[in-house]
Amino acid sequence: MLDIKYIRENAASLKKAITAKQLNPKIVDEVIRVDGDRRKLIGSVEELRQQINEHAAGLKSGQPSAEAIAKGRQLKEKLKDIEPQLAQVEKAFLDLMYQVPNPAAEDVPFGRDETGNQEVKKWGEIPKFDFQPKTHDEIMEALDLLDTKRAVRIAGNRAFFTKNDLVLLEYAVLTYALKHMIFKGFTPLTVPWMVNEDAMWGTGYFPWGQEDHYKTQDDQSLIGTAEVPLTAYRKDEILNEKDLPEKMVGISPCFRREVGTYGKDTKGIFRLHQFNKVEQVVYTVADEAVTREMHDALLGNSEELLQALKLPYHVLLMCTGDMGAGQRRKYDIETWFPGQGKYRETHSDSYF
RNA sequence: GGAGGCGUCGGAUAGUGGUCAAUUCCAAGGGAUUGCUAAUCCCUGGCCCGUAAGGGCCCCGUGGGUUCAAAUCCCACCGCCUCCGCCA
Repeated sequence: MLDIKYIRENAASLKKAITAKQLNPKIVDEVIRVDGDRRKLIGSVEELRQQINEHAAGLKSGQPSAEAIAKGRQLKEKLKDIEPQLAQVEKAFLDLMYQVPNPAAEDVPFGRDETGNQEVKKWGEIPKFDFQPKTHDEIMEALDLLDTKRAVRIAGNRAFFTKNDLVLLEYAVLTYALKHMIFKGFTPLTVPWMVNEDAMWGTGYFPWGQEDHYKTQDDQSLIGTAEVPLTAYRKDEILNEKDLPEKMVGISPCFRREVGTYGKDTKGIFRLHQFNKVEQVVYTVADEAVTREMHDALLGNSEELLQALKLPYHVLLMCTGDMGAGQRRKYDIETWFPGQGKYRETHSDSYF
């Protein structure tokens, strides 16, 4: 969340940045207007409280007169009148504050949608076949490594069983990635797969991503990524600069409702309600140059894995219109899918 | 599920209605000072008004309540601990 002072002082440039992200810049004026109301009300409430405090302080010694008590009571009544107004305005203010996007970094290319993304790197040779290669899911089903038909019967769309060697292969790849990151000095963590709602807000997944998450009867959310518990890990703590950067690697299942993607990528165990993922998260100083260096380092870590596995990929720098509201800058890595004859997203790397 | 206890400034602690933003010790960061291996002293929560000086409000797990006045009394919730039961 941006500081309201920053918003007030940079309203014009912020609106421009929000427009570039293809979001509605009106939010800036709204938040500034409600902030004005809010501060006015804070003024009246604090003035009344001062009167109440001073009145009470004057009665410290001895038995106060009935008159003095009546006056104190009367002041309290007045306060009860305006305090709820302030509470209401504060709530409206906070709701709006959560909706103010972070501006993209200056070198992020402008674009309306995914067509504006820039390929910044290409690695590996795309394999050539003198036949039409099967898709990976066709191969897996044929070799009895994957069963989606029964999974769907049991668990609905986008469900799957892995079987036999594919079970071991998945764990091998996950372990490989995890060990790679531990080697690089990242602290490995397993994480809670359900988190309290405020972790979703605090990490910027809510309000925007509310539709995309599953909720429990106890108002917790199933995580869509280990990024949430890892980013919230130091919630309510004050960090020492000398302890930074703090590098963490998490491993967890990820749960995603995939609303609004009906019929999209239904084949090829690609867009799933549930999958396992290794996630890098780093806390570093609030310094753009330091953060960007780390951002590139994280990209490099992902690339090393793909290169070690000899998988051809390319790196996209996402344009303003195709990145999240909270993100400053974002890379996607897309890996070559021979059966589909195109690159598909397999990794994502951003800073906030 | 039942019974009980606890929650105070980064950590540990004192504080049972006004003298409390709050005691003491430790840690960390900043500053001052000193030639004897480090020591001593000072400062360090958030917000609102104000160019500033300064003024004010809030902050004792969270939210309500009682009272002229709440860290202190009452209620609810959250968290932690102990015992019993249940489950495995």
